[in-house]
Amino acid sequence: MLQSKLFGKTQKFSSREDISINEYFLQKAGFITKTAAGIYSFLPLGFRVLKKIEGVIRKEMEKIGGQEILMPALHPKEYWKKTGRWETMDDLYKLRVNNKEFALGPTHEEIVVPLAKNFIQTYKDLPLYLFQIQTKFRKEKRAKSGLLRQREFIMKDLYSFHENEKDLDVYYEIVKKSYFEIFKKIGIKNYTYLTYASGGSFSKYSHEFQVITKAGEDTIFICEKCKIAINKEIINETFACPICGNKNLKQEKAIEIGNIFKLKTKFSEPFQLYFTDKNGEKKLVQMGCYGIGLGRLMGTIVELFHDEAGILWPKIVAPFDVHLIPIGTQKNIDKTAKKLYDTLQKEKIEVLYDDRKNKSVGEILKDCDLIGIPIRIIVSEKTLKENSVELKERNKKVKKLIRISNLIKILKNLLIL
RNA sequence: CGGGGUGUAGUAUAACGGUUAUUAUACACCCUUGGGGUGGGUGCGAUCCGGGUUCAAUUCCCGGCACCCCGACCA
Repeated sequence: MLQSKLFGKTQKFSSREDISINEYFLQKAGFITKTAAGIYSFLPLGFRVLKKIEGVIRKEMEKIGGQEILMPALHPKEYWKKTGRWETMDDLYKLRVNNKEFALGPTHEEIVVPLAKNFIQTYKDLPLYLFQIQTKFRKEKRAKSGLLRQREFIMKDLYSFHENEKDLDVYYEIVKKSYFEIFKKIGIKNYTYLTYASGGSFSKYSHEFQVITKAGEDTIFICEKCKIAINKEIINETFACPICGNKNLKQEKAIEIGNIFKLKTKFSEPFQLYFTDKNGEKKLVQMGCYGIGLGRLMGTIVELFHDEAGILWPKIVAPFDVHLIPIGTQKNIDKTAKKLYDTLQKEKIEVLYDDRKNKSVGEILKDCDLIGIPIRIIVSEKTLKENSVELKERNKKVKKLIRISNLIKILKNLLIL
């Protein structure tokens, strides 16, 4: 990608308003723009990151048997009446068009259960795992903290259907593991705590995946020994670590980037989702649901990985692998850079080439730090004298001179994930 | 939804009640400069909406709307 053609620009000045870190950097660097409170557009840089995150999640979901589908965002009222949530869920966006009422989907149990009912008749149809990556709407009373609490956001939601609770329990653990695999790949596993939270009336606990950050809005209590946490909402009933009984818990602010929940028959019941078991008996299907908010995850990454100058993207979700920057006026600098640009692309290395003219060196380098692509490569008179380029990783101080002939090999090593 | 704050060019800002509405940056053109927002010139561009007070409102008052922060809420 040529930076001169890139839609969305970095901004030199940013609002003095006391906004969150993720919103500050993502807007300043040209990843997102705000349309209204809690409602954002993703520009090419931001959309690339979102797509990368989506890719990581999709791959893991497929690994645990998930089949991807796409359900509607517009939900006819009758589905929500059936579960009673038309009345009880107060962050439901409701609209009336030509005397027909709809909700904008904040979650999809009301859609996926009747959908599954069309095809589940026998135990042979089970288990079944359906997921989607799709836009959700929630009428948040107070949208805030950039991408951390949005009114419209993209979520991965997985729903599982089982013959019995035991099978649900087993799959629940599989998803739990899978989530940690996702967070490990993205590089935030060490910041993520499996957190015991309210399970509602039908399960002792649900589990949330909480990342410690000041911008977080949940309060959790951490057991350092077990590396788990307890959400404040249940701390009164559970005063100690549910695993080891430790009562010396550390209080932290955290943001929930995912959760997993045993629904059991909460939704199969109102929709009469039955199957016939081996003995010919009719039984309610057991269900689980499992969510990850992609935008929130993106915002959390920025909250975790930034410095004074800008963002430090983990390689796997960075908008590009390499930021290529020519410095100087000599003709062979541009020529070499252009050639490198072509070569890198041929090698399937994603590169943002800063071909902008009339930008001072300082400005170009500031932008580079701000955008936060993991690897910076500079071509200049200095480096060309050595038949080299300068390579610097965003999260490291050292600058290395690399012979152009070795560059691809070295890059490929650096980019192995 | 309660409390607090803020609304001026694309962005960031200035203006004890006195319109020619400041400055920087961005943008367009010209020159200059090229390893950390280079220097200079010319040009373009704004007071959230409605009411009130006043000779006069960006400024004061009321209402609305929007945004930010704190709290409550968050399957």
